[in-house]
Amino acid sequence: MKFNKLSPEELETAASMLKAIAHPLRIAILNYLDGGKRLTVTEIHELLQIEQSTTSHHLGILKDKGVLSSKREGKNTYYFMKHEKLSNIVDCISQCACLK
Amino acid sequence: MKFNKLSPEELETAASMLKAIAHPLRIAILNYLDGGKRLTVTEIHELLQIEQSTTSHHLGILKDKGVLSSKREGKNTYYFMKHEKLSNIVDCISQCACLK
DNA sequence: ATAATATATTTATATATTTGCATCTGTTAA
DNA sequence: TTAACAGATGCAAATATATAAATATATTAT
Repeated sequence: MKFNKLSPEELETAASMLKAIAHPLRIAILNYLDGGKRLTVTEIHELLQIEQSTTSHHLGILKDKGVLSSKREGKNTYYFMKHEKLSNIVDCISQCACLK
Repeated sequence: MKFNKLSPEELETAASMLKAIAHPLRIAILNYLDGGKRLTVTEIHELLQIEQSTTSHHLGILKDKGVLSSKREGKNTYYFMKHEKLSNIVDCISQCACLK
């Protein structure tokens, strides 16, 4: 199945999902969440050594654009990939980036 | 092979390639160039019904970030995908966009 | 109820992107 | 050499994005 004829709306959706991913910190976040892993905001903020508010902001973007889902459990909120498929994009672009 | 530990430079490279792709018109362009197709600036500008300068600008971004290559032949300049692999990203994101 | 912890939101500033117009360069044909 | 065509580039205005500090909300423990 090919997707040569995306509607303008679908192009917008595709672009907005990709744009959500297309940021160094957000790619790093997705790398950590690869393989179905679940991490809290604090864990990610500590792993990446970035501000808590910045972390939350980036996670919010990824969730808003349909890349991540989240689930609150007590005081923590766990984030994880919404579609297994999307790891493809991260893997593919990571390979391309390494080849450079 | 996994890519969990991209260096900051590799993350930047990956992000900048993805950012290059992450635009509705540029995804539309990539859809037209899928499967190794080659198109001129004018052909793309007519297919998408956008300004010549806008077309050239977007093609320049895709080329600059390593997504497309170009080859001049007489008066025309043909653009085409630099890595077959990258169609994956477009296909994958297109599928995800359609699912919405 | 209050304090402590985890996360989200608001706000402001800085920076980057998009677009079209006008212009410039390179190539071919007359 | 000049005209016509194809493409690229410089510029400016509008819009979008990134970051961090401060603040707000939600949950749990005391």
